[in-house]
Amino acid sequence: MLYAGFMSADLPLFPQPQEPLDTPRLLEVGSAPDEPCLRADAARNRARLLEAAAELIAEHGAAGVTMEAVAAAAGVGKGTVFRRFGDRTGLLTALLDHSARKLQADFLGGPPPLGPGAPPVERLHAFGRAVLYRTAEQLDLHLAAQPEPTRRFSHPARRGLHTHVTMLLRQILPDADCDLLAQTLMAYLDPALINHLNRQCGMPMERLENGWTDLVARVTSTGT
Amino acid sequence: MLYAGFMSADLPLFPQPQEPLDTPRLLEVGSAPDEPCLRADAARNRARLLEAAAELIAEHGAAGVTMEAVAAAAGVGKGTVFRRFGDRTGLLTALLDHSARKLQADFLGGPPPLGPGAPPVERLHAFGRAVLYRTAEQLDLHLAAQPEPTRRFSHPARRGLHTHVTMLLRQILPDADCDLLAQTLMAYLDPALINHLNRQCGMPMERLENGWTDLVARVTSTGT
DNA sequence: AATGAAACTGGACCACGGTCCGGTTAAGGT
DNA sequence: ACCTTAACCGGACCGTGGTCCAGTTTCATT
Repeated sequence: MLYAGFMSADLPLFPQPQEPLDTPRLLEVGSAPDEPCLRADAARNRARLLEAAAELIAEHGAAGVTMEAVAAAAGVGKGTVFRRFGDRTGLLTALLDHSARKLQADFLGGPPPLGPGAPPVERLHAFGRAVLYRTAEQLDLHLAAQPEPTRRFSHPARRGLHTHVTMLLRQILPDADCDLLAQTLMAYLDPALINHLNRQCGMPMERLENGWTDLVARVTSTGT
Repeated sequence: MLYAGFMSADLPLFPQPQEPLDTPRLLEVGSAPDEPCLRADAARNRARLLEAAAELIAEHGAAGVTMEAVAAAAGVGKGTVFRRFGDRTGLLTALLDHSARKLQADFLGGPPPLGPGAPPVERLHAFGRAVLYRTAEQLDLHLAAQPEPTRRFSHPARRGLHTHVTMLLRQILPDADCDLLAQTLMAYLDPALINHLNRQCGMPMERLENGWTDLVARVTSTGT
């Protein structure tokens, strides 16, 4: 089972005076498996919920699982689920949080070529490959976790990736609008696009990988 | 008011033996304002619905309009709305159909540089500008009309644009994987991205336009 | 004009995401 | 051990998108 176990990435921010759980601070390196001092019962329920969700998803697919079912399977009330995870995408995102953090740790402090040490272009290539395959592995979940259009780009995890790509680009193309170029590169790694190309159109992953390589080459080629 | 008046782009495809309305054949040039011989009452209701929807959207914003409200405002039952337009995004898409067809006509048969006659790179530049501004004009509607991730790229209108970009690219880069490159270019024009950059991040449209120009230049630069 | 069948209609109905709030419980101070 | 309080809990409740189907309307045929 592929579930997160514990760790953060919930986002309540409700009409209450609270601030009990961390908003996903994806960008900070301190990889402490935080768990922002949730009350004991709350933490226990959180774990139960994630476990139940993972189980149900493995059984019925990410799309065919209702929040109520998760609550029931975890033996808690529906309200508890929403209090903890905010909404459906919050729960799904929490399930992905583990691998998200791992990826982030890898390209932030891991060994080259993904981590620091390799030349920026190499890191960019490695980054795309990594995201591509990681996403493909958990495609259903990624698709189901995709929030509505208005929030898609505000999502902290996505912002984290985007920031990283931007910084790499800046080292390669100091004079370009790296923010926009990074958006373009990130767009190529959109789960929905991967799904369309790989599953709906039947393109093999190797072709997508080559596509990324080619794209990076074109984008980073200085116009000389 | 910005409504479509009549014309096609509905998609029922239900458990019935029917095939009464056209699936949006966006790619055919014959710009006949078809209306695929709907029954008289059906056609009337369709027009009423579109009009009512446009009105309500102008009043409450695209996001704050329920299907039931549209039905009520048009003086028909809820079932009728869904039979005609399939689902919420179907209705919203139908509202955009008019300008979608106009755009398509422009780049398919209009005057250069958008239409045929100009060199492919020029057409590509013009295409991006056109889509960019057209999308920005009706951003709310475009956002609300965006279907769930699984269908985003299967959507006929999007496929039409993608095909066109692919063909232009092929004229410029006969040896590249133009299909994938076209996806990348199209991704830059995603309404959700435009919304994020322009509205949420406050980038002026000129910057996005320059971004497009730059992107096209980089992507189409032969590596010599 | 009458008729039959296909197409359409409307609103009751359902499922699911999300909210609310009275009651409960854990945690820290005394 | 007890008290206070803020956080948490559960499940009743609501609105909305989408489905269903018995009844009605249109239109082609005769």
